Amino acid sequence: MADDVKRAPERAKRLPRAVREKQILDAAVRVFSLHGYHSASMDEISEVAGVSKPMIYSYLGAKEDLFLHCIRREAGGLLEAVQAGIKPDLPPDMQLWHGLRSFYGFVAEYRESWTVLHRQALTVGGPFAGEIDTLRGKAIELVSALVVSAGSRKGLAEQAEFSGEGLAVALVGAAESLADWWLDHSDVSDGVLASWLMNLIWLGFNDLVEGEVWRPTEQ
Amino acid sequence: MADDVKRAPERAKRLPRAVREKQILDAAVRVFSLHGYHSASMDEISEVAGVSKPMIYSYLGAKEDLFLHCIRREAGGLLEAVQAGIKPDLPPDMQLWHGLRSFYGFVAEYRESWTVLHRQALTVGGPFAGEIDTLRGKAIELVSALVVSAGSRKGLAEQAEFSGEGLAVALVGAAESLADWWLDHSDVSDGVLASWLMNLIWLGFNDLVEGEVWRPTEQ
DNA sequence: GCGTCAGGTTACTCATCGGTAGATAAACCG
DNA sequence: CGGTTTATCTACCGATGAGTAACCTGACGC
Repeated sequence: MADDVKRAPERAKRLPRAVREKQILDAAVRVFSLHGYHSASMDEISEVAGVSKPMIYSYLGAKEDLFLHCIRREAGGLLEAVQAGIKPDLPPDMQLWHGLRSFYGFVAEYRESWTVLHRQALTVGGPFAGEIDTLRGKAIELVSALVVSAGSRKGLAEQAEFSGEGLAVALVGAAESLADWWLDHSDVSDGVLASWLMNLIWLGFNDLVEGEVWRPTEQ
Repeated sequence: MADDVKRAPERAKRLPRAVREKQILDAAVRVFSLHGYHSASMDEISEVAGVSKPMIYSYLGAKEDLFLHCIRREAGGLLEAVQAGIKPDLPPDMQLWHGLRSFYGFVAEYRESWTVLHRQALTVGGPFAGEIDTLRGKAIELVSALVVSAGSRKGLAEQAEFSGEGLAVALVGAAESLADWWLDHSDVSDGVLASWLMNLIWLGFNDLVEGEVWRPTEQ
């Protein structure tokens, strides 16, 4: 080709380390969310990041380290978003409601982050499982505290039919699955999604089929 | 060593194809559940199966095919177990109750099957995702039918606060998460697990904290 | 007895991909 | 301006593991 002559060597402009690290992490999250941990190649990540491979190793370490960095960053973002949405002075149901809305807001805004956290990090055992367990543990803790406080205020103790942790696990799982389902049914709004869950969790089937409805109060 | 003399060459005894296939599938499920799809090596599977590698390729095809065979077999088993437990003449809550018990019964008995189906097959995209979607789709359909029939019998239409499919997704997700959590908290019995979920789903938080309890009727 | 076919194995090929050594060039400082 | 630091690249190595070719062997029919 004629215009190959004197083609610039395409060497990337020199940028401060912090900027490159962000670029690399962004690219990594995207590629990991697309192909999963194992199928994602360092070469592809470097290409997407617009940087050569050794830079990644120099800045963020080996593949495992890189993935860990991704998980930590995204988990931090998610947790922050949810906690920012919760208003501790409101009654339990409204707290849950706001938490759920923040959660689905995050998922909507950062699909790739959510995919990495939920679909990818679970499978690969080892160091990652621990990190994800920590995140989910914090979510469960949050919900559990809510449930237990609501329950014990009424004098309800743990028994065979009721376990704060068990219910929290179930609730978090339901929220996660619905988020996952949402990825393929994006025509539903985040508010509607949260509303379904609140109605299921708060009222239960037997009330729902009687036509009862839970709706957020103006707070 | 002295007793190495005249050591038999350890050639496997000749067995009919069907038997070997089962051995291989069993080994594959175990290894996949242990390390995940990518980290599982065909060599390890062949070793666990007590058979050499080419046999696997000859009987069950390449790695992908092998994994697909595993998923299909285990999914079939799970679905069969759950459907066998459901008694269509009972009221909706009791149907759900029996379905849940069967489900947790299966998970307890075939931990490895469950791990492969839930943790491994999800991550790896491609042909497997479809297979798993089908399974989960059937579960959701089952639950959805239950919910919708219960709802429409009362004249409850789909609306912003209520979606049969949405609730089914949430319920199935809650059940899955609880199953997963159970793997690390095996001191709880399957009945208790199912009971937690029934109480959450059927009564909802607001009734639970008032001290209400759902219990199976004698059927 | 003796072909022949299904069951079974050893030992290899070859692509992919994580990771690195060593060269190069831009900025910064005296 | 040199000299040094830091950002960046090209080009390679080595391990791992999927998949296969070619060979062995016991059982059964005729």
